Amino acid sequence: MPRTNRDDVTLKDIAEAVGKSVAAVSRALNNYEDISPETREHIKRVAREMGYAPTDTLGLVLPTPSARTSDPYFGELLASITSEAASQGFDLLVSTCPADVEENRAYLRLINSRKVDGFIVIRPRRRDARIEMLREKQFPFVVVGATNVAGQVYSVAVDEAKGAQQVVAHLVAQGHQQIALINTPADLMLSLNYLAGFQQAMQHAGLPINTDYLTNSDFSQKDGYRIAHRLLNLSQPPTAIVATDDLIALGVMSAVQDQGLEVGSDVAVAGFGDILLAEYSKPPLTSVRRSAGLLGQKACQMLISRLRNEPVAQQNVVIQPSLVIRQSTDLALWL
Amino acid sequence: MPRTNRDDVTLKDIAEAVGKSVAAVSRALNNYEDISPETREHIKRVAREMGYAPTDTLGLVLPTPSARTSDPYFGELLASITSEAASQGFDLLVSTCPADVEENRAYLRLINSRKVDGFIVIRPRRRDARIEMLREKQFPFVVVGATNVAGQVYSVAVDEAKGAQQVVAHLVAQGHQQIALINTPADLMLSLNYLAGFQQAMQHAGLPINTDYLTNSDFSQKDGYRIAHRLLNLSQPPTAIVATDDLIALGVMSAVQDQGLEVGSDVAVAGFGDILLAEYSKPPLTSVRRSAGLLGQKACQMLISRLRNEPVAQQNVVIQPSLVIRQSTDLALWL
DNA sequence: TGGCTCAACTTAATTGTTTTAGTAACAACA
DNA sequence: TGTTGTTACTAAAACAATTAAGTTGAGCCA
Repeated sequence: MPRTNRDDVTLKDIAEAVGKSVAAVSRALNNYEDISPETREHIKRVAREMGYAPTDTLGLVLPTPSARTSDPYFGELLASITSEAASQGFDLLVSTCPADVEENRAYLRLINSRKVDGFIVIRPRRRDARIEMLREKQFPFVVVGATNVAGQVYSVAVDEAKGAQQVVAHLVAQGHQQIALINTPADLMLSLNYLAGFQQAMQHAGLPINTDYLTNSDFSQKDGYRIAHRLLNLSQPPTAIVATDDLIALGVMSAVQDQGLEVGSDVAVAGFGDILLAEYSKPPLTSVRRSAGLLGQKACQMLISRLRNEPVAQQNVVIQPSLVIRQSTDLALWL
Repeated sequence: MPRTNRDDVTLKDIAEAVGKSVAAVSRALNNYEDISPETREHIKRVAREMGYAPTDTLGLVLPTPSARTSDPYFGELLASITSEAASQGFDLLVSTCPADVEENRAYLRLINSRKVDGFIVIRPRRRDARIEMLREKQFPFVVVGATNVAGQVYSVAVDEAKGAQQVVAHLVAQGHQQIALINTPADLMLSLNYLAGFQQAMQHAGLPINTDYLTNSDFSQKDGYRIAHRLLNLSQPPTAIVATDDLIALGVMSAVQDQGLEVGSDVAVAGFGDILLAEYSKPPLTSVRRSAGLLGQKACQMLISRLRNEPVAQQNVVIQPSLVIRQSTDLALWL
């Protein structure tokens, strides 16, 4: 027996069931153009019902080091994707690859070896080689995060710019005027979107943007700590520091405290993501709730629908973020 | 081209390379008995060198709901396994399945469909059907966690009993005599081992064990909260509560605080795992460091060695835990 | 009406893998 | 010495899937 995938359903069996030739079945399942759409769908449906080589593995390639599962965001994303996938009979194949020229090869390997039937692409970038390649190959995928090619891809994203606006508006309402931004790496769509929202909100509040206050960091407490130190040692340090990730914000809080300042009163700090730690940190961290679990679940559902050739109601789902205000920006909460 | 996995190395090529027939190669690679062990290993080695149908996917089935990736322990475990696997050219396939009769079917499905070449089995149980089945099938696997069939399986574990002893010894040194244990579900080896260490340490300290103080909880803050409430409302409440998981301990701390008591002075609380949150909680939580990352990495290395038929130095690796003392059990740390 | 095109297949060849049915070589035993 | 059995393979058949080449019938146009 060659490597048939399962309990002995062959193309021949399907061919007999649908009354077509083995070749037609093969070509239908491989999406050849010379099989009529109706026949193709019919064959696929019968094949699925008969349990033939089910398309049943989703792929996820974590771009390291920016994305690590030790990052709570990815933990949650993975958790929700895996459990949603499992509940629909799909498995999840996870790999990691540095975000460089090798990356597309990692995707191609999974495609060509047929280990994966569709991808969930995370943390989209400005000119995203992964997305370009998958689109060109017409390989099914769904992006988690806003892209600049919406309309051409399927995606589930939180409105990151809106989140930034909410944070800034809140800080302005608290009386802050010197607001610094520690953004995530500049090539990420997340960073671009957040920056756009930040700038818009600052402008809306009539505040100038000090370019010394615009920086980038990677997703770690360590780097947040380092950069916050720099910001606090400026001749005119900011009174509020906004970070595009909660881990960065935790580092910022440490830096503020290590300078002998108090978070919340001396310097306000806000993050993004609302990881569990945000609630437990000292002081609790104001953050934008992004519900990674919901993002993962929706993206997974969308991808599975696509793989089953079911209609997808909305090609670009946008989830509204909500600002969770805690003591790191609001002293009034200290009772 | 039938579904060959990769760049066109066929049985024929291997057969020519080793000077045997195609059939012999096929049979050797499928572990038939009628190929001499030397030939079989030789063929396998050559096949691997030629890049033939590489065994290259590890499997991990999360037993829900006890194990969720949203649990930081599993996030870290997954992170380390994925990255170690990727660095050695392996992928990781993740699925979830409730820990019941269906579970073995989930494993068998992955085996029979050849999606997975070896398993990492986590959170072993007292009579573990998964382990029994995989042993019987002689399918390669490595267990993360101590088993009661060591010597018969490969495993990487932290010495959980030792961890419990360290916690109890510390609490006793702090003057505690009424120590309660909120253990994880009773059928887990983790729970058995922790309980054994707990009892041993109590006995060693000459303390009686109040059976009212021995309870079980699942891995959640919620359940820890509920059970801690019950403990604190006993006619003679404990002065220290030990939990076998940090998430449980976080719930315990909330319960203590909600009763108007202070964690650390009125009631000491200790956890297990030393997740990142332990450091950030209010007060910081005393916990046993288990370094999930190291466990995952070692387990992954061991499994890959086995798949490559390399010798494995040690069949049952035991990592020593270390107690991290923080304010939740030690007031002296409040400066 | 005849010829052309094109969609939607089928037939048959090809390829990779597995399986069945051997068989050579050697040892053990009567 | 001849029979029997076992080990370690091979040759060839069977089988699954893909692919190339061909066929069929409907529609169209002069």
